[in-house]
Amino acid sequence: MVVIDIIIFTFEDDVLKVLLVKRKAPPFIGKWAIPGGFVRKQESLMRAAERELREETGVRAGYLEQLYTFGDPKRDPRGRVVTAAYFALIPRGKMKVRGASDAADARFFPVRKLPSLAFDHKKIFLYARTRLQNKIQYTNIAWSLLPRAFTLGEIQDLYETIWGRRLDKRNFRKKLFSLGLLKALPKMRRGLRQRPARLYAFKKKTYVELKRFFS
Amino acid sequence: MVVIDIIIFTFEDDVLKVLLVKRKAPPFIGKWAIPGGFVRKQESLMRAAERELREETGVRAGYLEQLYTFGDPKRDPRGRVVTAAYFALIPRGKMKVRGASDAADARFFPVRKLPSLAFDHKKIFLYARTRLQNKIQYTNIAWSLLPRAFTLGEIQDLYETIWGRRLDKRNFRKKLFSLGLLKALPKMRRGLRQRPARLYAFKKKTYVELKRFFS
DNA sequence: TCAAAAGTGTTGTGTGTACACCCATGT
DNA sequence: ACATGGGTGTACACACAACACTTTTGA
Repeated sequence: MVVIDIIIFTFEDDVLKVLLVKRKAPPFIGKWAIPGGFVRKQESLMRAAERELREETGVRAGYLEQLYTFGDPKRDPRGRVVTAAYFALIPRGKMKVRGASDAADARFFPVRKLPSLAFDHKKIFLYARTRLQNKIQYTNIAWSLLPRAFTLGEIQDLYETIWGRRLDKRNFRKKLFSLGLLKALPKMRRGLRQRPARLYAFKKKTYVELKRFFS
Repeated sequence: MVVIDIIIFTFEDDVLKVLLVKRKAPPFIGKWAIPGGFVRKQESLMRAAERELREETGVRAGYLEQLYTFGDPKRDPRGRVVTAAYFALIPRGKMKVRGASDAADARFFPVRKLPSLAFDHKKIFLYARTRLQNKIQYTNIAWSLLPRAFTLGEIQDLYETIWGRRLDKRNFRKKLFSLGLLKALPKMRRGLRQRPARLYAFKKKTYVELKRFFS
């Protein structure tokens, strides 16, 4: 039997979060799990992942890619269930999380404060987090985690959070501008008790692969 | 239904080659295809790939990783067959290719001279080739394609073949030595009508991930 | 003696990295 | 006034890229 699971990341309150659903059907009833479901006949794996993402969050895309396929014969107590895991990136605020049919509840958890997970979902989550950490080094996918307009401080926070280390502000901005993918907006973020920050947006929301992004 | 397919690469006669089997069962009888087979009960996907690799080539490992899972509902005329594709790298000369149970014949084809392939195997092959091209940029997996002892000319030929462009001999060697992974052997490759070349081997056959390997 | 690949250093350029101070706002 | 992040430029180190000639062998 083939199912899909989606690890859905978002970036909110300066932390990386992942969507979990509480299982209301056996096995692992009451445990938190990565959202997923069956693949319908006449539906490709990617379509199934897109559908599941829409059902769970109400959003269309952001970024979605196949992560890895887990097929250990003992990963599901009911018998062999092969899962094609996908991972998705969603900008904050866009989605309206709702529990899907087989979930009593659904919410985002900071990746540093995850509850214990059903099945081998801990392993799947760790695989996804590693992929995200690696991939932001040579692509711009992390930008799918940002809202339309953002400050340079926000994007730097995002990178620092995912990498888990501090970056030099001047070097970060220099590199960012040198890529030529940002446009400055004629607006500032005001209302905080500090100097207003310039807002930026992406020229196009295209996926770019780079030799080396930030190291 | 879940099956696995393995794209097995080797490097021989200065070209990159891939193993294909001729189908002797329907569908696509008589057509060349990427070797693969069913996953047994109580066998993980990776174990199934290892078994299949052994059955097809007689060798144990070299390098083996999961590539991508293809699940288009129309990819197999018999109905939905999801295939977890793996890709493997094998040093030349080690393997004794033999046709497996569902293949009338099996042999290596240069990647530039492939016949037409069954199913969506062309797409799978292209995906594998791209992965190989990308991955040799930041890992040392290509070294699984080389025999125990090799000359610097051979390893450079390998990189030039996979990338499809020429590299500067001095810069290539400088970078290679700077990694500190090679040891010079007290032997030379003789018998060719040219100056003998020093033979080298890897200090250990470990997988190394680098920030940037060759650009 | 000739063809063929082996072997070997230096220099310029670009990119990454380290580093410190003033600015504009809200409270 | 002060706390908070916003915003800005220079100097050094290092890695990559370009480049040409001599050596050793087999035929």
